[in-house]
Amino acid sequence: MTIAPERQDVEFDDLRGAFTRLRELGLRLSSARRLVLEALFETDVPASAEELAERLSSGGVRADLASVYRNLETLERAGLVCHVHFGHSRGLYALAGGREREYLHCERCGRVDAIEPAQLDEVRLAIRRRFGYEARFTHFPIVGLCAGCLTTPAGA
Amino acid sequence: MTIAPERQDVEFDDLRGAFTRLRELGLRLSSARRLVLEALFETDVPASAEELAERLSSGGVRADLASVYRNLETLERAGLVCHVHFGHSRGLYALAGGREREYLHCERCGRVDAIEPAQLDEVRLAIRRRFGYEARFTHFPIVGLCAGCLTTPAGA
DNA sequence: ACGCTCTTGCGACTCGTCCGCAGTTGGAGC
DNA sequence: GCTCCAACTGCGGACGAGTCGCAAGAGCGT
Repeated sequence: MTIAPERQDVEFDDLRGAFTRLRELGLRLSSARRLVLEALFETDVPASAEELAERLSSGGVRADLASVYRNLETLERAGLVCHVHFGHSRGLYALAGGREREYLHCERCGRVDAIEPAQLDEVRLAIRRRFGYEARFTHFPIVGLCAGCLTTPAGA
Repeated sequence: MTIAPERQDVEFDDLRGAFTRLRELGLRLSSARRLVLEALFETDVPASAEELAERLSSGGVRADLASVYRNLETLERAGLVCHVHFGHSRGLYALAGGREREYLHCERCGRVDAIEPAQLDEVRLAIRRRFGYEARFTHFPIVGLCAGCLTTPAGA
């Protein structure tokens, strides 16, 4: 299976830039869409579709979960949003573009570290040289044991 | 969310070793269980629970999908089996122990490379030094673009 | 061969996500 | 500022992967 094959890389730094990008693609700025984007600009922590739907509802806009999913998919195709999977849990959504991060995930304690992509270039290079792959850890994080868990006895 | 926190590392090189391991844990060697293990020993390619169930059924053993899942979970806890996720598709199961592999996955063309863990030690070390994580790419592979896709124009 | 306990089949269920449809709305063009 | 149509929405229902509860079945130690 291939993933998000038509995702586009886009630069944008604020809400207005994102709106402009939508216009360029002939997409509309519905209030639900705008609120999803605003919600994502307001947080640093990736959010689930359900959380976003709730945030809209509590903001007075009726927000159907299916529509939120549709909007997130549209925004992702437009290169404004991306999603990440931590373990077996549901997908979480965050801004793309300059706000994009890559992730490390501890599969023992659940800790997540969000990394600026440049910080991972050394790792990326090592993978590239040896295997020819250009790795990205935005969609699926690097999984393993964090420093804390490595020094904690296994049974704890 | 944490994943498989109680998985155990075990060495075994053949069916008999696996059976012994089961006994040690007070688990029974039902025919379904044996056939799942045999099926996994026969292939190098990770298989889905459904494929395994079909393989059992076509071998004359009635195999309920729920039981196959239960067996795979049991075998995984016993350290004999592990599963891996490629993109958004269902989990695929393979042998653990000495047969365990780590994976690279191209999210454009779907290519999968199975790697002997030692081959990834350089990458693992780079991650360890910089971020303190001991990474494992058995459960979630390294995701990116393979060499072929890197040299192919994006629209293709 | 007995019997305890692990295991199985079955059916129903959860959870995350997506689809089809009919009604609504954004915004380009006048 | 009105019109109009495509883009969007809510709703209900579907979907696939995986899990659970229960009653019946089958390993295996004795």
